[in-house]
Amino acid sequence: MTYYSEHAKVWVSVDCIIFGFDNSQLKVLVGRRQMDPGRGEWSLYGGFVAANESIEECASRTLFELTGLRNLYMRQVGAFGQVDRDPGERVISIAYYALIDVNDYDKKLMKEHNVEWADINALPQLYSDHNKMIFKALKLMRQKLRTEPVGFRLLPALFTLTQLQRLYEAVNGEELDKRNFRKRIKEMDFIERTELIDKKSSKRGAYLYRFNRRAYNEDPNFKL
Amino acid sequence: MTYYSEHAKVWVSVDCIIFGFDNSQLKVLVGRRQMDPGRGEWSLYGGFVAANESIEECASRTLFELTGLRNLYMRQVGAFGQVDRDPGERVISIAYYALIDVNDYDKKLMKEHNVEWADINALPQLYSDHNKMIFKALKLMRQKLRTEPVGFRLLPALFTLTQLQRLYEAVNGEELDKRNFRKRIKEMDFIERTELIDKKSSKRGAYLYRFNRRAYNEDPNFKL
DNA sequence: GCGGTAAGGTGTAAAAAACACACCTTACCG
DNA sequence: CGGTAAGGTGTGTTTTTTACACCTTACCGC
Repeated sequence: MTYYSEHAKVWVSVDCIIFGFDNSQLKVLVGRRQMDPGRGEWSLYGGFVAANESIEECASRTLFELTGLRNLYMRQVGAFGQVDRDPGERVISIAYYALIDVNDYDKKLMKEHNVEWADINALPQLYSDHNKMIFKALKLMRQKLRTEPVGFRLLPALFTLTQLQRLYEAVNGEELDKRNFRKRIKEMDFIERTELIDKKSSKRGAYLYRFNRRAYNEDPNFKL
Repeated sequence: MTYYSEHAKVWVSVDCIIFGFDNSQLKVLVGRRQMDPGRGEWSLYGGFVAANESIEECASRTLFELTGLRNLYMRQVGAFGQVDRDPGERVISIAYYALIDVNDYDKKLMKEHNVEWADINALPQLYSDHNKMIFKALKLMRQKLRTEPVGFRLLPALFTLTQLQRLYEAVNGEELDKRNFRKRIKEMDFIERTELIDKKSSKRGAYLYRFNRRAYNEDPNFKL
């Protein structure tokens, strides 16, 4: 054996902050913990890193288990490593956030895993340091949404400009001017207007837009 | 035993990206690895997380071991967890970056630990995924220096405006206009001119400036 | 069938921020 | 005492950001 063996090993887990957008509000998926310690407390969904998987793989796997979805947009938030953060044993946890379209998420699966959408502005107190994780994830996600076109991952493939504006308002916690917002959208050719009209949210109907990834890659300048 | 025991434990280490600024260039502290596997390869300085210490404590301790300095400015870069990232065993590593004033760092200690300053633009190939860690650290550090007054941690307590400008140029990899730069400095009252003159870098001599943390806290608007 | 209503859609002017740019000063050195 | 190398200073232009109001459309209920 080499010098490794002089050192302690610890459990490493992954916790997922899953953001969704519904009813003009930014949401996070939380559930009641089904095991001890902390059974019954509100908690993020997570899992342990196995010996033969990378932490990214563990995060993807955990997200798939929970949502049935693959290839979600996912980014690391960071490692949380206070000695006593987990009331049971010493566990270091790596947090990841993911963006999903709430419509992609099967309500049956939600029930099965006993999770629900919590408004980001009215979070309950969560198990361990999970509130801290969410705050850090939110900070990073905000920054990402300002500089990269990933907010679309929170919306259906076809969306109205009002939906997009409400999304950015919810994420940044401030109202935006409609005309200025739309002016900026017009400058980004990769946000394409389709000929389709959405009639759900208004009597008049609103054009549906679509994010064109190929066009974005050719001229990737996004700023909102 | 609880449900923890069904899962694998792994080694967790910390790797430190220590930034310094010297001779108008941004540097990183690297050394030759003194143990197997990878003995002799260029590497970041790191250490294993002990059972009774948090990952932050581990990072502080490791930084202190190497530099003899405490209370360095330090931020987490993230967790690196590919299964085969370490050629010996499965080790998950948390990277931290730190900012130090190169003058604070005792040359004797540097020799003892067999480390040296490498120019950020001419890094050798490093052990494992250490190059990736440095790139990510640099990205985060750049962002931090733009929005928070932490660049001073790379300079002596008293510095000239030219030094400060060279620092920002090195970090962002582009030249700045002297007059525009100084205009912005003047708007930040917490960057105070002292009556002291530095004569080392020019015949004429330049005023020495100082960062006033208290003044900053009263009116914290920094932008460079 | 028509007035009310609720969301969709559109342009311009003022203010602020960012950028480009050139010359004089100082003190050491040879 | 002229050369040199770094220090120091303001103004005008361009770009970006912000503020702001009215008409349209189609459904609904009377």
